[in-house]
Formats: sequence, C-alpha cells, structure tokens
Amino acid sequence: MSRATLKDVAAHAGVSYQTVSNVLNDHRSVRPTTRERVIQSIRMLDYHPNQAAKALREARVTTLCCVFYGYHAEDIHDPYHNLIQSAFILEAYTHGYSMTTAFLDSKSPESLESFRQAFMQGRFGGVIVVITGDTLAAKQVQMFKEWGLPCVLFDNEPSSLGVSAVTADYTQGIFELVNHHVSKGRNRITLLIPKDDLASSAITRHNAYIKAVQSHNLPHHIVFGEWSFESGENAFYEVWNTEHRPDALLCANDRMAAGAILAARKLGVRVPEEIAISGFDDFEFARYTAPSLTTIRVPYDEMARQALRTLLGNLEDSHAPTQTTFLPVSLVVRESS
Amino acid sequence: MSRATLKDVAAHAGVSYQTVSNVLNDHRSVRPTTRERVIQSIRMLDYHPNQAAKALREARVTTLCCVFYGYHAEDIHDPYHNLIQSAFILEAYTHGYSMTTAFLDSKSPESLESFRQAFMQGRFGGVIVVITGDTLAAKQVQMFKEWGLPCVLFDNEPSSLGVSAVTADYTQGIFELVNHHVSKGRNRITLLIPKDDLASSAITRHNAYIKAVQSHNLPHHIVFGEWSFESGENAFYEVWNTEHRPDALLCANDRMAAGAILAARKLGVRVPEEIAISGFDDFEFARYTAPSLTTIRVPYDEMARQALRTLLGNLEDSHAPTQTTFLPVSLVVRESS
DNA sequence: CGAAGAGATTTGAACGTTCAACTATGTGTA
DNA sequence: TACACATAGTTGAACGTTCAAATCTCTTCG
Repeated sequence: MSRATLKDVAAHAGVSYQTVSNVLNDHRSVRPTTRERVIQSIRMLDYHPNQAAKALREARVTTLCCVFYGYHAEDIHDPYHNLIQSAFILEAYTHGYSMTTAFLDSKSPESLESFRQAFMQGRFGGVIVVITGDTLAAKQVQMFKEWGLPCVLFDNEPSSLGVSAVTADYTQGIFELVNHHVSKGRNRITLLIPKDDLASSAITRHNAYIKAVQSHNLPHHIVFGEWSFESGENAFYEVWNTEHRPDALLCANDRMAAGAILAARKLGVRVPEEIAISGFDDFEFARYTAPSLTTIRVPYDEMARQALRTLLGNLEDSHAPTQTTFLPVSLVVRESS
Repeated sequence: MSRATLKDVAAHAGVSYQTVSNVLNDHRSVRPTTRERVIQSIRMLDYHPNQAAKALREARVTTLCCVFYGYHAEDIHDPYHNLIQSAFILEAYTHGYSMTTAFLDSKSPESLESFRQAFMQGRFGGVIVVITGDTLAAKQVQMFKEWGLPCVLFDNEPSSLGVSAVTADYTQGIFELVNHHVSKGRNRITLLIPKDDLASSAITRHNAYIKAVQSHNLPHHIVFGEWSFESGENAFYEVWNTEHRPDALLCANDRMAAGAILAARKLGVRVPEEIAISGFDDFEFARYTAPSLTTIRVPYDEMARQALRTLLGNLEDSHAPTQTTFLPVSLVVRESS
C-alpha cells in the first residue's frame, strides 16, 4: 500500500540506495547493465521520488506561487486573472513545478503576514506578482526582496524596484489603435481610463495615448472610470453630453468598452456610425457585444509563460540580472470601429 | 540569513529541541515559565516550522489540488472556474493548507500520467474534482479512489462512484424558474441545454425541466446547444423559426442566455415582450446584457467552501462516510422576463 | 605480475521535524 | 525516610532523499 522508496528499489535491484539515486540524477557513472536493472525495478515498483524529502535535503522547493494583488471579491469574475493563472500553472507543470496562488491586499496586514508565514515555512520558492490597481503593492514587492523571495513582476513595469518584469508593449498598442481611428476619419478621440489605482500598465497607456493623438495634431481628452462594466456605461453617458463629445472612445480595457457599447445602445447612439468604441485586452466577450468590439489583443498567455521562465531563471541563478521583457500586441478590428 | 530551525530556537531558549517541539504541538506538558521562554525565542528568531520536514516525518501533505476536467483553452474565460478556484484557495488558506490546480483531459493519457506522478511524489494529499462536460472523467475518479487519493466531487452528483460530493439543488432552481415564467403567463417554455457531454448537473436540470412543465400541464420542448455564447445565439435563430416558437427560453447557463439575447436583438425580437429569456448561474455579465438577465443564482463560492471542508473531513478521518451536500439556489428576476 | 588509476558502488552523515523511550526532578503518601 | 508517581525535560531514531568520502573492482601499463 505505502509507496516505494529508494531503499525498496535498491533492495529489488540488488544494489545500494545510493546507486539508485545516481541513476535518477545521473550523478556518478553507473554501469549500463546496472542502470538498466535499476530502471526496471523503478518501473516495477512504481517508484516516484518523494518531494518532501527532496525539498528537505536540497533546501529547494519546487512549488511557486502566483500572487494576485488588489483582488476583491468583485474582481473574481475577471477573465484576466483566470487566463494568466492557467497559463502559469501549465507552464510550471512542464518544468516540474507546482503552482499555488495567494490573494494579497496591501491594506490588510494579516494577508501579508499569512503569506510571509507560508513562505517562511517553505511552501513556495518564488513568486510571480500580478498587481492590478494597487499602488501600495509595489512597496510590498520591495519587502519580498528583503525576505529573499525570488520575484517576477507581471504586466507591470518595475520602475526602480530592481526586480524582473514581463509586460506587453502597450505604447505600440495605443498607437495602433489611435492610428486606426484616425485612418477612419476620427479626430475627436477620447480616452477612458481609471484615475486612482493607476497600475503602471495604465500609466503607460495614458501617456501613450497623449503622444499618439499629439502625433496627429489632435487634442487629447480624458475621462475617468474604474475598469468595470458599470463605470464604462456611466462614462459614456457623461462624455456624450459634453461639449467634448467624441467620435471615438478609446477604452483602457474591454469591460469598460462593453459598458460603453451598452450605454450607446440605450441612448440610441449608433456604433460605429456616430462614435467608434474600442477596448483593450481582447477577452472572449469582445465578440459577444453588439456591435462586436475592436480591441488590442494582449498575449497574456504568452506573457505568463515568459514570466514563469524568467522566474525559473532567477531561481537557478540567484544573481541573474534583472530584465524587463515587452511582448508585442496586435490590433483586432471588429464592428465597433 | 538562513532560516531558524528547532535547534536554533532550543539553543536560544536554553532547552532541548524536543521541548520546543512540545511547545509547538503542545504534546507533552511544559512548565509555563519554560513555555513562555520558548515562545519568546520563537518570536525573536522569527522561527517557522519547515513544511518539508514536517511532511516527510508525518507522511502528511498540507497541499490540496483542484482538478478541472474537460478544460480546453477556450473555456479559460469562464468565470465559473475562476470563481470556485478562488473560493477553494481562500478556504484552504484558513485551514492552513495550500492549494494547487491541475487541468485534466480524460482523452489525454499524458495529462493523467503527469497528474498521477505529482500525486505519487506527494505534491498534494487530496483533490476536489470539477467535471464540466467530460463524461469519461467519472471513470478516472474511480481510479483516484484506487490510488488512495482522497477526493470530493464538485458540482456533480456522484451517482455510484462512492465519493463525497457537493452540488446545488438544481431541481429547485428549475422549478422556481418555470413557475416564474408560468406566473407571467408563458405557456410555451423551451429548454436550451447541451446534448453531448452531459455532466450530471446538466442531466439534473434537464429532468427537472420536464417534471416542472408537466406539473403545469404544459408541453416540453428541448433544443440543444453546447454551453457557449455562440451556441446560444445559433439556438435562438433555430428555435425562433420553428412551429415550436416559444414564449420563454430557459437556457441552462448564463452564457447561452447572453447569446440568445443578442440573437433576439439582431432579429428585432423584443425581450421580454415577445419572448422571455432566462439563464442559470448568475455571473457578473448577467447584469451587462440588454435587457439584463433573469437567472438562477448558484452559490458557487459557498459550494466551494463546503467541498473543501468535506475534503478536509475525509483527510482527518479516512473512513468518514461519503456524503452528498445540496445547497439551495435562488431566483434572480431581472428585465429579460 | 604488481601497482597505479580510473570506474563502479557502498557507507555515513545530514536536512528539520516528530515519535518513543528514557532520565531527572519535584510532590505526596505509607 | 523511602517509595511510588506524576511532571518536566532529555536523548536516540526515523522519515526519504542527496552529498561527501570511503571502499571495492576492474583495466591498463611498466
């Protein structure tokens, strides 16, 4: 019933347990015939090396942790987290690692404490940090470094934190989007973006927008929301009834864009005839909206895989240089523009 | 730099390492003054018991695994998985357990093999299995039992598998929904539900629908889809142009209902005047649709917590009786009906 | 044919914890 | 005073693995 150990395999193959270990890690040379015999025994006894013992002896954990910051119950429906998390898990698997998840809130000291405890207990050996809209979180990342917890930032530029990061080329995406709207004859392009809680990825989009419209000698106009569907809906009502009524609304994510499209329909405003609306993410529901949503496809899955590989690199060589990777994004034109 | 161990604490407090262990597990009696001294030392040295060593000695893993079955890349956007997974993680945390995730496909032997390997390596000590639309998966659950892997089924009735399960009272939900439609004067109520890949939760909804309409002496009519938004859209086109044109379309999940609502709008069919449309789940986007969606709220988060507690119960006492828990659901009436 | 040296294999110790058995100390009872 | 006995604390072994050093077994060559 209980699982086979090194010694069981050794006894079965008629060698010492160290020889079995040598075969497994091909550490010291083993005679081919012996190796074959040991491998046979491993198969027959269905032996699998005990991870706990390995971790104890090697002082190396093969579990990683994905940290979601600024994660409230309402955010739970967001495909964003789901998508990247699955990508982490699958990529970790292929490298022989397990993946755990933690939800942190920079305003809750207890959540940080229980996280630290888990780390100190050796439950995971490295983290990928996903910060969405939690500006205080960056300080805690600094703390991770002090703890000696290897760390890679996801979808965030590390500024001066001194940690590696993987993100996408949002500047490129915004430029493509603005160019697209301009090419369709739009010249009153408004940006809808969250005001508070500006994660660095949002700051990047904000700055890129201003540069992009300026490059076409167009005025910039910004209206503020907060990432949610409802906020997109409200922002549309607000922006439609001002002197700045735009002919293109560039929403900083797909959810707000979906809200704006609904608001337009409720007001009887025709999209894209009277106003073009675009999103940012290219989640599944961008195809559901009526009209379907023009947006920027962000390769979150590829970014996640890259982040995981970067983290593994840091684990192997703790003095690896910190690096920031930018992945390209692409414009997806649909009916809404 | 390296972490404090039992011996470090013992040396600091001037006792033997076993005494420290006794304090931590209050196993043998320790004099209050000594206990206090040890606790002080633990604090000062920032000691945290090493999980790997604990797991090795106790042959007990404090990591659980959440298994998603029938999980294809396209399903990744589904709030369903996201929601329950977060609930698992949070509940596990409060009990001192970590949570991993695995994606299995009953048609892929490799995925099963690498999963088994992870289990044999002692990466997790129990699983919660989430099967959506993978009829072969049930056989693999049987296999888990043979491996000695404690297991709880989520959102699925175990039929004769002999494992515990947590699900919701879908029969109640369907009855409430049908009664609601009837109370609004509807008498041609059609069900939209997947045909193949019938997870037991879908079978339950299917049977409940037939009983419910029969209880009102109404005819039953069923049209088949496959859980997705697109399938809901197509099903609406199909059902609208038949002799069986319904005045209420009861969709087996929210996504199909959202698709149906879009299709109705595209055809210029007024909802709910000409036809009522209802969903099942009550995910966030049920509020996004135009009109907003009448649906059944399924307490997935509470179900997840319950499933995790059931699993922990099985772990503590491996001879605990298998039990199936049904949680109540509730009708949420919105504009679409 | 004996010694050197490489190759193959074994033994001992350690990782940090818990369990079992053992020793030392104090407390009440005959 | 001597004894039993609970209480407090200690030491030794084990969990399953890897690393370091030690031993054994061949070749190969002077």
